[in-house]
Amino acid sequence: MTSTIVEALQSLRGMVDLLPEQIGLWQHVEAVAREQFRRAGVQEIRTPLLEVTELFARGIGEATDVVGKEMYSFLDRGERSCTLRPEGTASVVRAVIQHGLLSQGAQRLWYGGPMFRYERPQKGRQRQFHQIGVELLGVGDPRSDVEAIALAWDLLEALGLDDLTLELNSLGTAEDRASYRAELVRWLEAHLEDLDPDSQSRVHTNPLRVLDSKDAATQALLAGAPQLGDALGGESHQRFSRVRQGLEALGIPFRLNPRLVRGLDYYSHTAFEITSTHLGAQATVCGGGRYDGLVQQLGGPATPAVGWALGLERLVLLLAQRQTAPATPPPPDLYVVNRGEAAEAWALALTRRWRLAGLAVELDLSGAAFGKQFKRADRSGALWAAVIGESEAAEGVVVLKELRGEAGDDRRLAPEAVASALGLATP
RNA sequence: GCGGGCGUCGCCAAGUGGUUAAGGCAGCGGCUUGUGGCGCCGCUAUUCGGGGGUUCGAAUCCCCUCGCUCGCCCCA
Repeated sequence: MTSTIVEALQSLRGMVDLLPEQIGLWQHVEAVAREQFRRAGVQEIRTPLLEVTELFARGIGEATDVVGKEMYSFLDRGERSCTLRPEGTASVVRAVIQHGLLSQGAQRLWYGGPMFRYERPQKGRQRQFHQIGVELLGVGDPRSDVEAIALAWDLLEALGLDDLTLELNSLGTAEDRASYRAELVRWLEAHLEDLDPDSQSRVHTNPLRVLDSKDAATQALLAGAPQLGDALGGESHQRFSRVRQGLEALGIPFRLNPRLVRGLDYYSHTAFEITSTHLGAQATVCGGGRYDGLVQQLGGPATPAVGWALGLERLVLLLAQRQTAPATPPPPDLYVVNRGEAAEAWALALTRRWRLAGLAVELDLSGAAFGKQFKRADRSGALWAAVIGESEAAEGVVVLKELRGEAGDDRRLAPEAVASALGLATP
């Protein structure tokens, strides 16, 4: 035993441990998602956590906050600029291009895992966080927008979340957006003095965001501003209405939000967010949309695509609030109480044998008095205890004891008979 | 990056300048070296996130720092 004279180390800020008691909920979410994707013919892809910085700069956009000030970037030993992925789409698209997957037709992919963004942590926002995302590449039909949204909606519903809101908007084509942006900037510049300071600073950095201002006076003023919807070309308009019709046909409720703007540059046409009112400031559980230009922008063939990503921390937060999932790990089938030199050695061997036979077995390694071991056996939640003491070891038998209910009759059994005895007793 | 709140044992928590830092839960040990779920007894913070300062004296006051948290921003 050494006394603790050194200071204990802590995890980095915004980096969170997931402890055994919470992991059940995560595994539940993952299992439900996997099943949904299996049914939908969406296949898993795993890409590296680390990518060349340029991938994100080019894919997400130099000017975005994510790229501009939130990335974990560093030079590796070969002086290459590397970045811990802040999102999944760019990596998936890179992998798809790199391996020529699109030459084999449309790709239906999902991914999951940690993402990294250097932000100030708060509720529902960490520096390492986890996403599950879907990317449908190679299909431009508005039905694919609808299918992608349905996939997200149904997954959340399968998890028991029914009071979420789907917000929908169309950003049009890149050209639609560029001309609207120019028009909006002109208008904002003309009204610059009347805007709140926050919005003023955004006029040139992120003008579309001004539309989302929380300042009441700015909002009132904005009533007279040009609308993104009016700037959409005829084709974009038609596309958007087909997406809306598709959602209506599926009975998926949505709310049009003309101010919904995605923060990553690659989005076009359909943009959506699924939000909750129970998450505080970070209300978005799932966000996504169409990104028809990205594949080409990253050096691949012109390819239409839609996708979304879902924030697992926020999702788990919601599930925990509703106590939807129990999440406690299952108890062992059998708890092995053992004491005495020969008995302890034999108990270890038997434990291994029973595990190979398919039982979940917990072996008491304390060497403590039988009374203590029985207390632990009870607390383990096991239905049965196998008792192995000196006399059992000598005779080559174990005592099988029922832990639940009244003191049942203990049975002395050969070790080989234990698995089937439990099998019979456990329906 | 900017604001507000908070930080006493693994968890919950009393204590707000006076010297042994309550209590509960959990854990460990004993009553009981071989039979449990109960009970009883005992142990578990030389120390109050960390560092510095003020003071005869600090968990309690001041400064710095780290972390958590809520909001802004941003996003999932």
